[in-house]
Amino acid sequence: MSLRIAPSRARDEVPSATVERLPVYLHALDRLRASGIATVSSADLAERSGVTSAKLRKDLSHLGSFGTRGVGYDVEFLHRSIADWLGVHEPLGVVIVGLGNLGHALATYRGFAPGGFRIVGLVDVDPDVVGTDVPCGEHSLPVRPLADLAEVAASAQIGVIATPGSAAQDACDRLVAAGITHILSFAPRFLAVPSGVQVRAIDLGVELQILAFRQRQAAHEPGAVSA
Amino acid sequence: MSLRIAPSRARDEVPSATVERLPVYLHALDRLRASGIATVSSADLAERSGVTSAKLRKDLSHLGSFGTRGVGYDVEFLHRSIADWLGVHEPLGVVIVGLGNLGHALATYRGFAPGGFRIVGLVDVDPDVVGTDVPCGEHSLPVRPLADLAEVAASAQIGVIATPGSAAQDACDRLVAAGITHILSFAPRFLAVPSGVQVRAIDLGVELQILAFRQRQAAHEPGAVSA
DNA sequence: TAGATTGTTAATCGATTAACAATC
DNA sequence: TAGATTGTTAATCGATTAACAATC
Repeated sequence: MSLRIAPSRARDEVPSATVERLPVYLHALDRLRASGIATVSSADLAERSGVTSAKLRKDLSHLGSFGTRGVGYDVEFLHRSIADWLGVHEPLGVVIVGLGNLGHALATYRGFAPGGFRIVGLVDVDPDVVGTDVPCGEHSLPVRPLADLAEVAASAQIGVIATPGSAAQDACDRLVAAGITHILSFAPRFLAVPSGVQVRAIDLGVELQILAFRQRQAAHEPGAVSA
Repeated sequence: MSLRIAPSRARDEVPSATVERLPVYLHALDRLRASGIATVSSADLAERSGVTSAKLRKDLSHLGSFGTRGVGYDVEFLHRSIADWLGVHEPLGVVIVGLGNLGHALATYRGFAPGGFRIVGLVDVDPDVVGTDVPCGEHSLPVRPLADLAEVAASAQIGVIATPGSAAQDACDRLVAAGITHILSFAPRFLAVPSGVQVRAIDLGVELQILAFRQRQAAHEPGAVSA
């Protein structure tokens, strides 16, 4: 088991639902590794990831074959295999637009470096914020004015929008103009972008509303469990 | 058109994929209403929501029939219909655990009130933070110590975890012990909960990693578009 | 060998899409 | 009536699940 070669498979063939779960498995493997656990079964890893073991095995089967029947998965090997497949090896540059509370939370978010990211720029419109230094993991970066966005974005591959909703579309347009094609948005608003640009939007209000619906539904159901 | 009655349908029958998109439509309708636009077609509303018109019409068809053939949807009526169906009328109480940057961002998030929420409590472990007042929309709330969580949670139906990952499971356990059954978690870690409790987890690192994969994939593709 | 667990198969389930009849 | 747009149908597509043969 000392010399194992991970079978490669075209990334295009892997279902997107599987791709979206791989980072979750990777994270769970991170923690197993930190605990010094060397081997894990699909049932155990699945439970730690919040999925069923069948789904986990099916997901992994799209990338290749990483386990040993009757034994399970070597934590180190599986971790490296998924990390390699995702391409975590060389970090992508991230620029954050908007440094209010949310932007600060994102900038100081631990766990970006292990995920294959490097924050390379911080931008805001507020003159009171521009110029201040924000700690980003090990290093620290100055907040630069919005006018410098194009310059800052030159060394970034991913843009993060953490502005108020009213400023989000403008921030988005500027990122796109600067050549950024992949954007993570926390603005409570749908962003219009040209084709070829991908936006992944997380709306806190929407997330809460989905949860709230389920809460109300559960509360009105006959077999509702009360504390 | 002055007296229209929305046909009701059992909430259980509606696909979960549809339920997750309804808040997005509601939000788009909010903005249309604010713009003074009275009527909208499925094609227009779909574009403003980032979906196809076929999907939008199919989604709405699960709730009932709200439009007029040849004309479109009455913005006011459709908004009210969806809001009623989701049950936005009487607000749910929200308690936020952890008031670092992320917790503050959530507490000051505008757009909770229109979504049918009322923040009823803020809790943190840090003695420096406990006792300070945090503005939540129109009112303002004091941060209370973790020991008071059970008391604070008594008037809440939803819990939000915005603590560091290391404290998340403990926060979760305490919320569950206090009778909270629906939790929104921003901790980078899978939370174990008893059955009957629902956790909706948003992991910033995971979201970024999914986006990063797509960026790397697009960059390596032959027909990649470069700015 | 006996027990355990993977990787894969085949069936089921749910979501999306395109097309169009109904109807304003 | 002619043009526009909904609500619904049926076909397609993708994801999940259960079961088990392969194999350590």
